[in-house]
Amino acid sequence: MRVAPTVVWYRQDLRLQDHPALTAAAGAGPVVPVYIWAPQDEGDWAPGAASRWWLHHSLQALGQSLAAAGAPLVWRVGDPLTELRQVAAAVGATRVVYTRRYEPAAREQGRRVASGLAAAGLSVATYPGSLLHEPEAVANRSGDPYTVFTPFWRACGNLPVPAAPVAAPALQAAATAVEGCRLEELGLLPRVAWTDGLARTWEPGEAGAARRLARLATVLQRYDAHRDRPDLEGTSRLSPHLHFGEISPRQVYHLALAADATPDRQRFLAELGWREFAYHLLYHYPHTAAAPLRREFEQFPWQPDPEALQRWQGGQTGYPLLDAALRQLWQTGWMHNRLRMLVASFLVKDLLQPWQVGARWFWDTLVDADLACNTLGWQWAAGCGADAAPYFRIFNPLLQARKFDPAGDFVRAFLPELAQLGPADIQAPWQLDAAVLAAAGVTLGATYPAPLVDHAAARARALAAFAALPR
DNA sequence: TGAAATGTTGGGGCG
DNA sequence: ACGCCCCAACATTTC
Repeated sequence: MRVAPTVVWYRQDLRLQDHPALTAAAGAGPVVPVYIWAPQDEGDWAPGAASRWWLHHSLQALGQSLAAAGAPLVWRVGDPLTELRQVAAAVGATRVVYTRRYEPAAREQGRRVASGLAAAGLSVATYPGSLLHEPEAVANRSGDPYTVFTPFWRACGNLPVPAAPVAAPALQAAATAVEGCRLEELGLLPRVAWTDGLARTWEPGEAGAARRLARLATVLQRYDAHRDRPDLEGTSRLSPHLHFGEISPRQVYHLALAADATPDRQRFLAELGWREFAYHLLYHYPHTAAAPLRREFEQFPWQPDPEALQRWQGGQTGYPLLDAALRQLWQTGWMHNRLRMLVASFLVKDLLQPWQVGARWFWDTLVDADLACNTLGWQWAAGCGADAAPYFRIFNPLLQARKFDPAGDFVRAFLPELAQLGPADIQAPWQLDAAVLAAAGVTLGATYPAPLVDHAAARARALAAFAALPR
């Protein structure tokens, strides 16, 4: 007797290796992998333009891998419950499996789909795979979620070590093929071709993720020294691959564990910990994607200023390191994490713009846009989140620039209009003599802007605004 | 995963 | 030789 196939509903787990749901399905018989484009289910957080570009190429890669493995991927657009029921009926499947997601809208989607499938007489099983630890698995002594990173990560260390990753399973196709659509019909690619910079920088898909992962041992050797240096390739750059599930955190974790037990390794593992912490927080405090965790910040006297926001978005603040960072984001869909902290601090504190508008800009422009990580990052920068930077921690863009881009190489790479300035000059063109500027072909206010705000004055203004908050 | 203001210390120039 | 001052370097506190 022929075994009925299992439908594998792909979501943010676009891989074959270390995929518990796929492995379980393949162990039981034929599999029918399905991806359904359903932005209407993402609440206010449908994937932004850069994420959609990535998703298109990642789905293309996944489709090729699954086809080569013998179980072609079916792409569809619509309501996941409707599509899954239809696919299951068409292939004679009685079972649907998928990897859990943890964002509020995704959990709601999962609940709705699972109960709808069950009501239709299908069996449903969900699997982990996108986190090292399930958000419910970590709680403090009184059973509450953690709101401070260090004890959270220590508690994770007391849990069983995440299991070693498993290889891609052998796949068997269903006897009956089922209709899908063409990838292009998902409409993920922009109409205007602006994605060249993304394509030059990234290789979406599981193979590209594996190539990045292969660099990890090298990165770890100098992680402590280079991780904060945007002018060096000091970080793993795995974030978009992790976001789309092209690799699992278990794979990264176990590969890092295979390296020497150094402070560098511990520091890198803690970065995985911050990702876990972000999911833990969004899971337990689902309102925080839109509203501050610390409610007193709802009264904060932001001063919305569309023009200032636009200059920040366009990388025209007049602070070279910030502008280089914002243009790196626009051109490559990614920004170094230290620079994310700096531009966020500047937008929220120097410019007094609400953190939500910065979070939204990142959401649209980052290829690694991840609701949990983005929310944590912005609330941290604004001082209104869990374990956040205290309100008085205001980065000085010039000091940070001298410290972390000492030769100005990063600025030079993204601000061609300042490229002729030397290491001592390039971070602060507003301080230079006219002759030095002229020699480098720079005209402040014309070829490059004067500072949008004076940092010292802006800092004082921010401190005053925060001090006036009722606490 | 800050920066600035303020305080302390100690070497060295100088009368 | 000694006290005085300056100030860099470092530490502490304050925002």
